[in-house]
Amino acid sequence: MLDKSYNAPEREQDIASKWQEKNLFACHPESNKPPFSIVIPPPNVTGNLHIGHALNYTLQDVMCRFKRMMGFDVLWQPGTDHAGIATQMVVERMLAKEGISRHDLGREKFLEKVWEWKAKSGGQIVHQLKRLGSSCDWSRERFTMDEGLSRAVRKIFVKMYKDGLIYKDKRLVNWDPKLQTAISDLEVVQKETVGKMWYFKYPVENNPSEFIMVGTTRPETLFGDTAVAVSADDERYKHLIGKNVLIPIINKPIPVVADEHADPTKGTGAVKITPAHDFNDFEVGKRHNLPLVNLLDQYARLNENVPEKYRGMTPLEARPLVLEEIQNLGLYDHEEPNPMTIPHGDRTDVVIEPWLTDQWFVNAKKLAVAAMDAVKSGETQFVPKVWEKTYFEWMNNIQPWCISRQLWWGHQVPVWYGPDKTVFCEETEEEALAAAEKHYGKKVELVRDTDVLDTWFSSGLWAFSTLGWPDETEHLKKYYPTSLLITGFDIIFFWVARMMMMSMYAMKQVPFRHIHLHGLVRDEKGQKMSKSKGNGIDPLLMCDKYGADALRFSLLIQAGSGRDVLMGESRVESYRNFVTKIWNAARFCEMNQAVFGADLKPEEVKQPVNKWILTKAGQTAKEIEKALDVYAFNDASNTLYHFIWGTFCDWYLEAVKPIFYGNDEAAISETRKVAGFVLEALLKMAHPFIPFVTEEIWDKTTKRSEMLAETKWPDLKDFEDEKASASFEKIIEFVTAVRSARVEVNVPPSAKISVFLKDANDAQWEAIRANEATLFALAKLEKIEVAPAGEITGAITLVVDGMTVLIPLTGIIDIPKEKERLNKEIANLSGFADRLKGQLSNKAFVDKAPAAVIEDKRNKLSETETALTKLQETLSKLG
RNA sequence: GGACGUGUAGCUCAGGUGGUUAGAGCGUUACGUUGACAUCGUAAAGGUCGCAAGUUCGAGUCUUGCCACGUCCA
Repeated sequence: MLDKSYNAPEREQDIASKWQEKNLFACHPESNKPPFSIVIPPPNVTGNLHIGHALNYTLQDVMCRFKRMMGFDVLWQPGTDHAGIATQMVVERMLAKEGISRHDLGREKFLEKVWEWKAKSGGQIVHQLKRLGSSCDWSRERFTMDEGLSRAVRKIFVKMYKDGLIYKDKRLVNWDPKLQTAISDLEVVQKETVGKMWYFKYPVENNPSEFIMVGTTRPETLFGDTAVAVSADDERYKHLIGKNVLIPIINKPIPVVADEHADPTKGTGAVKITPAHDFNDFEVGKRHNLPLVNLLDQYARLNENVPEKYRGMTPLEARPLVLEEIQNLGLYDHEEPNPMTIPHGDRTDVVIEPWLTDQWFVNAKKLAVAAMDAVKSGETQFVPKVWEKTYFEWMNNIQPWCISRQLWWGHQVPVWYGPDKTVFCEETEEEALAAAEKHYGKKVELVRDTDVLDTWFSSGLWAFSTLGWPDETEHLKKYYPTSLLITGFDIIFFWVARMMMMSMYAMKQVPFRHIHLHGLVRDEKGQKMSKSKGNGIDPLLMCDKYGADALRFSLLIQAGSGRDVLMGESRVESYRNFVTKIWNAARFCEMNQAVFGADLKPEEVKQPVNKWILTKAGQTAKEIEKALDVYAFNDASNTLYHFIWGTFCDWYLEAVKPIFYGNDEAAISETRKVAGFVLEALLKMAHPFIPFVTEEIWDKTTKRSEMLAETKWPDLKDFEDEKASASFEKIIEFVTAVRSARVEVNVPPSAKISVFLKDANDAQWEAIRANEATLFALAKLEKIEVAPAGEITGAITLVVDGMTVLIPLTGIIDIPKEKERLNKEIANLSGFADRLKGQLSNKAFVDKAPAAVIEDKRNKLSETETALTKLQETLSKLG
């Protein structure tokens, strides 16, 4: 027997462990079921479950549970990623508390500490995922630093290097001076601020009376200038092109060059060129073969290439002093406020410096070709499709991908250098030594490159490295390419695009067939959640308070077509009520001895209400299937919600009460069977969305060998009876009309009333008699009879399905009020009728509109006119 | 500056291929409930579908322009 109430947070842990014990979510590569596979977007090993994860994993869980019920062999591949920078920062912070830096320990000892940390406190998120009910194949959990996945990284790196797709280059990179590592373009956040533009003069060499005025936002970089650029057809400067100007303070001569980068309409039309400290200037420098003067050290402090007094200062410290010196030289002109963007590290939030170093790059432009083709040909489809544009846009403008990081935690670049710096790129040290021996003709000592790879490099291989690649495993054969990837659009460049490139390169195949991108979770007001605003919602707290089912459903019902999801505690609370509603519905069924696990036959079903609910249930199942086919989680959830609350609880259970409380034994026994049968179908349909409460009810209602999670999705097509269903819909219409009228004329809710029908046909009478008990109970009636001949005084009149329904309320009815009600109704209907008449008398409409539309309008008109006549007749009798 | 998206009830959102008097949830209001459920029921009120033109017999739906907001990229 089900308890009086359901305590979700308390029960959910138990249910989850039962699934675990039965190992229900393991994949079965040996089975002949068709595969359905999803790899989880691996969360950071340092991470904690936030509401965005909760959305992402819930969507995946719905698909996995649904597909399992649809008869697929499902693999939901879980795991975490090693998050190079984040993890290193966590461990460094921990060590800092003991006053130790990683340099005190050295690389090897430091890495031991990281692994220790990982064993002790890493991967919390995996436990939190289970709390949500995620049905991953936990036995296959992977970590990007696992030996197998690391081998995949080395193999790809070597292959790409040998194919010329990975190369080392001295270029400007985004340098994070706090972490002292390069980062990729995508890890840089541009922040808008209003800075200043300073204008000062560069005197022309050998002609101190003439000068060029330039504007700059970074005056302190003038020590690194190697040219001043002007537009080729700028009359102001044309004669100076090819001549030299002198850098203020250091009086170093630099050439004036003509370059399109100088825009004659902006500022003075002349710009200083500092190729080692600005990405645009770097390009200008390349075009004119300018020298590169690096002014910064790895801490982003000014180095030996600036005058002594400035050395060791940060650019911001040096700036006012440089300006002052320029002013003293009489070369300073003026300043202007200047809106600009300043690059910051997404992890560290410090200002990022363009800095000239040796780094490893991937030639992304080449890889992008196949990655784009795969989407163009439809081998991989974005859902919703709009994201394709974003994907193509980025792919078309893709830059070399800087993959090296000056960190210790991560996959160390598989490159060794010989004594003369010859590069040996091999998967293992042994192979590198062998290659070196062959190269030099003798054994030599090699030094390994100290850099590690961008975490996204290994994440890019995730779709196949987790399946065992480079080995040809049975999992790889069965589950690759994966069926679906579900992720947020915010990592489309970081991850999705790179997985596409890596897979097309390594596997010559797409990593996934469909990619569904969902929105962001925001707060109730639609604002982005952030720590500083304090408007975040902790999913685990919600689970503890309202249950994971409630949290899941409140996310799902909003998860439509890439739309953002708004979250507030009150939403979770209201879907907790939904969960409770289901619980109570099940209790009601149980109390009325609903039969569970019965083998119901369509021919056993005689009662109209039972035929109706079975038809509805079947339609609901199909609608949910259709919605999930296109990842319309909101539509699927909405359909389910309305079926359960609106259809099953509000109408069906109320309609069968009089049957249960009556004495028609055949009807009672049939209804017990149907109620149990439909409840079970309902539990199955709801299970992918709210797995806990459904499993609990399933478990408590009967002892069965099968858990709900392993049952089949309901197929009710044999029970569908459109005609019987439509007939019962009329009964619902009847009830609604009477209820509405009762409230309008203030009949007390408990008062039972009689109803007389005029001009009901045989079929209508038959339906009414067959559902009399239901009508009596739901509309609070005591009898329904043929209207007696002659007048009925003091009755209100309704028109339902073409029948005139008279409710005599002598003494109760307020005549003026009833007249008002009738007039309102008549005004409504005649307005509608006029509209229809207008359309039908319009020749253009009748000539051009499709016949079906015209026919439909004619029918509507005739129905409306019938109702009008009846109401008017009543009105006139009221005097 | 470029690209994409959004604008429908107080709030959050549905409204394939144009065809009834535009829907739901929450909220609001009124009434109700000792036999599944106050974690409830019944009913009601509430919208000139951002603005303006156009196409069409017919526009929330298609086209163009404008306005407002959002996101990404520079």
